[in-house]
Amino acid sequence: MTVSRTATAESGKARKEPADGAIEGSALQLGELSELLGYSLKRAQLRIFDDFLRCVAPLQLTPAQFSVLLLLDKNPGRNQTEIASTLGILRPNFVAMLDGLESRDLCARVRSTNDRRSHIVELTDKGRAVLARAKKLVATKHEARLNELLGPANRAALLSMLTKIAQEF
Amino acid sequence: MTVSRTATAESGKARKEPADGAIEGSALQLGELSELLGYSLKRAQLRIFDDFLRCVAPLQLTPAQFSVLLLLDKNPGRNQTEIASTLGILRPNFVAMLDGLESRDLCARVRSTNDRRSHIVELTDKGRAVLARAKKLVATKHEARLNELLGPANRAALLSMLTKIAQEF
DNA sequence: CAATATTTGATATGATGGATAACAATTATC
DNA sequence: GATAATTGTTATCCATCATATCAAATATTG
Repeated sequence: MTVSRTATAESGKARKEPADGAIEGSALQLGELSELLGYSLKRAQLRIFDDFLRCVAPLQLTPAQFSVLLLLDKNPGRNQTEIASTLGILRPNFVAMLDGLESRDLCARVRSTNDRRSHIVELTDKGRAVLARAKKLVATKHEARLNELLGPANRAALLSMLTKIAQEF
Repeated sequence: MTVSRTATAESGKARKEPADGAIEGSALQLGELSELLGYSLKRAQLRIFDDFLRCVAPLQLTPAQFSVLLLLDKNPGRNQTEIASTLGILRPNFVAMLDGLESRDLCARVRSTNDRRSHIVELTDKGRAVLARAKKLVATKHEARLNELLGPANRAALLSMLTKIAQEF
C-alpha cells in the first residue's frame, strides 16, 4: 500500500491560504482510503509489529524469530525446509535467519540420521529459556494491551476473521 | 513475523517414520502461533495485498500507487511532503514513487507559486481515468469478494477494529 | 545395479521497501 | 541581513523477498 512506520510531518505550523482550492493547514482527507480494508490492515500490522518489538526488546527477538522458536518448540525433529515453509519463508532466506539464531545458541542444526541431506533444527536449552521469557513478555505486555484496547470478545472476533482471510481468501 | 507469500512445500509425499518423537508426514503444529494476533494480521495482509494486485493487474497499480492516486484526488493542491507523510512514506522514498507515476502521466509535479520550494502534485486526466477504473475494479472484484467471505457486518467490524489499532494502539 | 531425477541446505544475486545523512534552493525567523 | 528551517532530491544502507544454481544425498526407474 504505502503505509510506512510514521514518516512524521505536519508538526502543526502556521499556514497561509494558497488561493487555490485546497484547505491549507488542515490534515489531508483520507477519503475512500479509510474504507479500504487493505490500508487499515497494513497500518494495523505495522503498529502491532512495532509494539511487539518494543515489548520483546529485552530479548532482542523479532516477530519472525519468535515465530521460529515457537514452531521449533511445538515441532521437534523437523528439518529446515519444513519449518521454513510452514512460516512462509523461502528456504534460501531461512538459512541466514537460522544462522542468526544458531549463533546466539538459541537453536542448533543436527544432521538427520535418516536423511543425511537434512538438518533437524532443535531448540537449545537457552532457546527454550528465551522462548519462555518471550512468551511471558508477549502475553503480559503485548497481547494484554490489545485485550485492553479491544476487549476479549472483539479480540477473538478479530483473530477469527484474520485467520479466515488468511486461509480462505 | 515471517509470513512470506507462500513458499510452498509439503507437496504431499510419502514419508517414513523417523523413530524420534515427531509425527512425520503431517503438517506442523502452529501451536500458540495461531493465537498470536500479529501473525494472523501479517498473513491476512499478504493475502489481501496479493488479491488487490490480482484485481488491479490490468491497470498495473500497486496498493501504494493506488493510495497515492486516491489521496491526490481527494486533496488537490498539496505538495509532495504532505502527500507522502499522510501515507507514511518518507520524503526521500516518495521521489522515486512519484517519478514512476509521473512517467506514466498519471500525475504531475507543478511548482507552487506561493512557495517555490514545493511541488504541488496533481492528478492528470489520465490519472483520474485510471483511478476511476481502479476504484471500480477494487470495489467489484476485491472488496466484493471480501464482503462475500465475511459478510457486510463482520467486514465493518473488522475495519473498525483495524482502524482502532492503527490509531490508538 | 546403474542412470536419472528429486530433495536438501546453501550461495549468489537481484528487486523492493524502508531509513538516514547530506545538499542546493528557497523561505522563515531573528 | 545573518541564521535557521523547509522542500525536493540524491546517495546509501539495511532488511525482506524472490529466483537460479550447486553439491551432496536420496529416490526413482529402467
